[in-house]
Amino acid sequence: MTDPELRLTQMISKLRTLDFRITPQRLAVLKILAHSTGHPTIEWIYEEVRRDFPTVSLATIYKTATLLKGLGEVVELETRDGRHRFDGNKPYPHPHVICTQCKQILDFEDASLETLIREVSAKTGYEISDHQLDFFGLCPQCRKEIDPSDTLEQ
Amino acid sequence: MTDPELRLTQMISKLRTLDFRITPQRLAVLKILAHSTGHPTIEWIYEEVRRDFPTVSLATIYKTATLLKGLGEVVELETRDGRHRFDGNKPYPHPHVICTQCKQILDFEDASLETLIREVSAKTGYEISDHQLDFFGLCPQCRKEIDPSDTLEQ
DNA sequence: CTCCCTGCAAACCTTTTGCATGTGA
DNA sequence: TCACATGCAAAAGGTTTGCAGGGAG
Repeated sequence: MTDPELRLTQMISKLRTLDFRITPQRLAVLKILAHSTGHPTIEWIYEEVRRDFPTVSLATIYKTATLLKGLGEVVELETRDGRHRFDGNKPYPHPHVICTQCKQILDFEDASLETLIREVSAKTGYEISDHQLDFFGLCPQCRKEIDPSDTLEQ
Repeated sequence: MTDPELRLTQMISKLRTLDFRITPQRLAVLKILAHSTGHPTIEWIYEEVRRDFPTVSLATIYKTATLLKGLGEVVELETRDGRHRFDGNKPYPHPHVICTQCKQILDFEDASLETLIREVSAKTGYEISDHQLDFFGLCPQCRKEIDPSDTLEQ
């Protein structure tokens, strides 16, 4: 996990540099995205921001998230649950392990991906700029709940 | 590419075995999915089927695709273009290389993924049942169009 | 002859857009 | 001050659902 305060500072600097305004609503969204490792949805961010700004609109959350995504300060993931999720703490592509039951999302480190990207590029002639690697399955918790005899071996 | 006729036979058998009816509309969808390597969208399948069955509805295409997906005879991919795409010719997860410009989708073979899945499983305790690996970038064609001086090197 | 499937339309849900009002720098 | 951001509401766009009528087995 990147230091959330550092990420927040980086995001604010980026906005300032490009002459975007730091409004209270934006700041609230930035804070949430910089701190969260849980890959929040728009709806979740909205609910959080509403605690401090009861009149904030979903549109503002969408616009802010889209802005940050465009600036590369946030990455968007597609998790097959019909809604977009964001990661502002590690704003670069990285593998996820997603529980199909409880929707928990884990980050996963893997060094071999860089090699693979070069291989893809060489074989296809594509200029690869982004990627997405997600694993789907049951987390240990949900495995137990579905089949109590599951020993979690293998 | 798997033999399309073989895939079609396999799909039909699966439906028959489970007592699902083989209607003309379903057969048309099956044929398209068994033959296509282009990862068609629902809309595209719909247009194709409409050639032979002008009154077919989008709902039927959706229902058939959902059915086949549930039976594991088709895989659904998420390609960030806001619509679902299907692969009935290779109905198991495999990497894709996707052009962000023209939306062309290439299949990509990679043997190292099995190893990685076992590693993920061992490290996280998850029981991995599915995965998704997609690379995004510009295809050689679109690179040229955007920057004619692009030599396509590396 | 029976259910299952189809087709139509309406409902759904998330995301996007237009525009008048408000506000950070 | 004033260009840009907000918030509301409406629109958009893909997908799902309910149901009456039709057709596969």
